[in-house]
Amino acid sequence: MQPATLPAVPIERSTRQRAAIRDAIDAAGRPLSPQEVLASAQSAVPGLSLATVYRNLKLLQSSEEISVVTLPGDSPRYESVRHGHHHHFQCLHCSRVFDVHACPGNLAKLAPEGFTVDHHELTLYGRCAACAGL
Amino acid sequence: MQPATLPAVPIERSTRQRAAIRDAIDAAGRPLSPQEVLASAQSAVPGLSLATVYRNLKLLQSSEEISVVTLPGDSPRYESVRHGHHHHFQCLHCSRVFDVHACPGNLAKLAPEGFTVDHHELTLYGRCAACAGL
DNA sequence: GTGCTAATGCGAACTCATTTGCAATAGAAT
DNA sequence: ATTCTATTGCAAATGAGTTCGCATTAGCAC
Repeated sequence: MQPATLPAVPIERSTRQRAAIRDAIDAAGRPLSPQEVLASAQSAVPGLSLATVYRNLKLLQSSEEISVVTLPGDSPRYESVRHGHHHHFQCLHCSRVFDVHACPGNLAKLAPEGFTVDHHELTLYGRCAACAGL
Repeated sequence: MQPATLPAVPIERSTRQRAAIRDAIDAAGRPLSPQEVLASAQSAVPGLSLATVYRNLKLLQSSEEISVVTLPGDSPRYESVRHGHHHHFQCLHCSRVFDVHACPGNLAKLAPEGFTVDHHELTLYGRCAACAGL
């Protein structure tokens, strides 16, 4: 489901905005929505606009620095590519998404006869540590 | 993630349209998008409109006959509630979604410390039997 | 059959995330 | 410093999915 057509275009210039967006995502440790990226990066670049966030999210994908995470029923989030294969946990209370660096593995056998499994996505739902008592 | 606010309103009348929509979903054996429901139910009720499909999808959810399935990056699909706990497989070629009546189970232990797991969603991606050779 | 009103079909309207046009700004090579 | 143009901010535009207004149709109780 990864777009195979993005032609790894090199980024031309380095700007304060782009640095702030990249830093926000690198520092997060969890996938951020465009809005979350905006909010986070605006502490470094107050005038930052959402359009610029979107433009850079696209560029950073092209240069393979970040990847898209789509959870069921939610709009895309973005995270640093260097996280490798992992899954996600969404808090039912605060809606934030966290990385889960564990995997049940060996899921190919769950598919029906004649089906071949290429990859999988797993999302856990519950309470994050911060929202456990709320 | 189920909307807790839908007030299980009873359905007042039975109409050809509603029957066709219900039948389409019951017969499918896999989650259908509103468009797929429309297409399928239109063979029974040619004049059926998409607005009516949406209205009935909402009603049938309220009366707990169908449930929503949201796969990552896709708009909602609908299936009969009587399927019980299961997961889904989406074909990378035809994009159709199939039920997977198997579950790795015991996923609570995958979550980080201090997190509690309420439920989970698993989606497998690959080739369905029909698209295996294409 | 009559009456009441839920349900329908149609098209317009809405929502929300994302994209784009454009003039102004600012990297970076000279 | 100058020049070239990638990048930005803003606001308007887009697009897909879904909802709504309203006149008409059709269940169903009587």
